[in-house]
Amino acid sequence: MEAVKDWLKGLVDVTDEELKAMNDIAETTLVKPNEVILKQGDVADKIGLLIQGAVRTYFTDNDGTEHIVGFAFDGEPIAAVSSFFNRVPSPVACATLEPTLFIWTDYERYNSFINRFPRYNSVAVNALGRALGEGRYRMEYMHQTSAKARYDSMCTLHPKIIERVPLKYIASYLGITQETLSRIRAKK
Amino acid sequence: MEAVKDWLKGLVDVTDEELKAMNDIAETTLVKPNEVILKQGDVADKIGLLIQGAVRTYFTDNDGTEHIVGFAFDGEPIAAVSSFFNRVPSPVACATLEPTLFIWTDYERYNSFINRFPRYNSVAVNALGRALGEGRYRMEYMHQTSAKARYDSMCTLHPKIIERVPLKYIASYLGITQETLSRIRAKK
DNA sequence: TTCATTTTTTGCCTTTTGTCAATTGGTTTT
DNA sequence: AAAACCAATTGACAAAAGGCAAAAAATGAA
Repeated sequence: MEAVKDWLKGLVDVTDEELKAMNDIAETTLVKPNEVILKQGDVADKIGLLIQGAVRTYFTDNDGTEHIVGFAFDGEPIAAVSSFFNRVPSPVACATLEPTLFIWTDYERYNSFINRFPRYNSVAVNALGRALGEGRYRMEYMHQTSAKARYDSMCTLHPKIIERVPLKYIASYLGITQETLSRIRAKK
Repeated sequence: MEAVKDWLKGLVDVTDEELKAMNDIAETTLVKPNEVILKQGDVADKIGLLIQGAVRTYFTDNDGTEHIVGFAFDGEPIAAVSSFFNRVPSPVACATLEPTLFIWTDYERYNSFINRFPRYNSVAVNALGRALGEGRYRMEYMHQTSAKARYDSMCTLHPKIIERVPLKYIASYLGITQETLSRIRAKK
């Protein structure tokens, strides 16, 4: 629950009553590495916070190739937001990279909470806004034409990725091959 | 106002009272082509709907190069959402491509409306979710490795772009040079 | 219409990245 | 310790995309 309080800090002042209500709807789960926690095409029914660990988000194209869309680490919110809030099939899948601890709730309980404390809607708006902002940054370095420039941007913007994610996923995330990434690294 | 009602269709049933309130806070403006309507680094104070016309969203990097992030056309919502909702400087700028008619309101009036009709918060959540979903699609074809594949995806997913946007902007949007795009086109 | 300006196309050559195959390095299992 | 496995690197060559300059086409203004 501490993780949740931390995450809400600055967004909203949480009352004791609200905290208790959150406690009532929340569950924690420890997931093994390399487990799929959301399948592509399913409607996401859970929303939560990654307390500790790492997750990759990806989709599989017509050729069966996986494309990494992003990563999430300790303390970050985790949800296929567009799927969860709009009840549509998720275009992406999520899987753990490490043993990962989540605190989460499901759509029904989330809504019961929101109905009881409607002001938390603005928290959702805020979180979504932030997620969108991050998407922009992603875009920003996908647009840096050379693979090297993209790699460098990633290193400065998201240093955690290099430390904790296997190279093959990073390469996919940057839209280049493993070999190219390896060669970029070699020149350092 | 018709455009607004259309856009809200399916998201929420608008009562007469709500419609009147929207009318009270909304303004329409016709903007000339190639006018900047939001500067990069400014906090977006307006949110609205593009009734007719076309807009490009872009950012300028350290080298002074402009990178197109997206386009918006008739009937689409227009806002630097993360900036508007979270009151932070916008990482992107917006400019018209054609003479463009907007219906819009500002942050203050938007909030007065939300306070009066809190259930519209969920409309915002929905719209943000949708925007995020669209970002995913963008991602999806940015990940298609070859420039040709990216161009083809764009043609199917957003045919409007080819019809109405000058080639140089499309090239930037796809992350390739104008020449490469021209050559891709030639092979048809 | 004609001239001027902007946008798009084309040619030539260079650089970057991809592909495929082989190798190295490290980890785990037996 | 050896075998098996996975991740990361390296080499050689092919393909894709970029850069620059010039030509052609389209657009707009006088």
